[in-house]
Amino acid sequence: MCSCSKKRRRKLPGLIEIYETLSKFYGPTGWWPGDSPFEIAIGAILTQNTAWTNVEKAIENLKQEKLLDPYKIVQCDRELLEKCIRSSGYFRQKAERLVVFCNFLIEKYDGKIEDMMCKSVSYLREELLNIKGIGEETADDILLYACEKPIFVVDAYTKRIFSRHGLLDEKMNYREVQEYFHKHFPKDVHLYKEYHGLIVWTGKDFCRKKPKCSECPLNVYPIIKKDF
DNA sequence: GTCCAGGGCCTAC
DNA sequence: GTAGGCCATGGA
Repeated sequence: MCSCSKKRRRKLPGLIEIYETLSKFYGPTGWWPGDSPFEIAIGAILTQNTAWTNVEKAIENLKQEKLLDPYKIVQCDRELLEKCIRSSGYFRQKAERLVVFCNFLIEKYDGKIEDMMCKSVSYLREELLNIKGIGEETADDILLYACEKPIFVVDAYTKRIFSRHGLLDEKMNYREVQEYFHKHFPKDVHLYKEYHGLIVWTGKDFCRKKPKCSECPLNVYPIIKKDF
């Protein structure tokens, strides 16, 4: 037996312990930023594969043009919509996705996200996933942050951070990761919102090019992208 | 100039 | 079912 195997293995932190560590480090995140459920849903589509700072500008432009309304978005000139959201990247695709989502909202819920809230989470998830341009993460962003449904949002940072800390297998798919959180963490809308916010903040600070690893609250390992 | 960011769709195999 | 290409801007 080699000598290293005699060493006592360090106990891995669980989901609750990691949440508490991050929460203590950052305090309340208040995630997701947005003045209304509709703005949150629009942000969820615009932030697909894009840095949030680029999305903020796009949302501000939509506000300036008074387009933050489903009826206005489907009626407005497509070029104006694309111009507003240009900073968020993939602006042609995203303009189409915004229009498709708004049409869904108008046809099914009279343009009001608040009217979605009375439906079950499984029903809503199925509906959202049937909309072209809305995948699992975007659907769950909308369900958790706009519809206040207790469903955990899994993103690239979640997989990266938790697999690096030995809690998840990198090969796990979206639903498997989500089930893990549902099973091992209290099912609570506020806690789910905060946990995802904490993961986003941790990801931004410690998963990018110049991570401040020595300051990372999850100091079990530095979370450096190139390690993956 | 190069890399990367909180995805999702489509096609080929 | 899954790997790879594509969509695009802006900051580091």
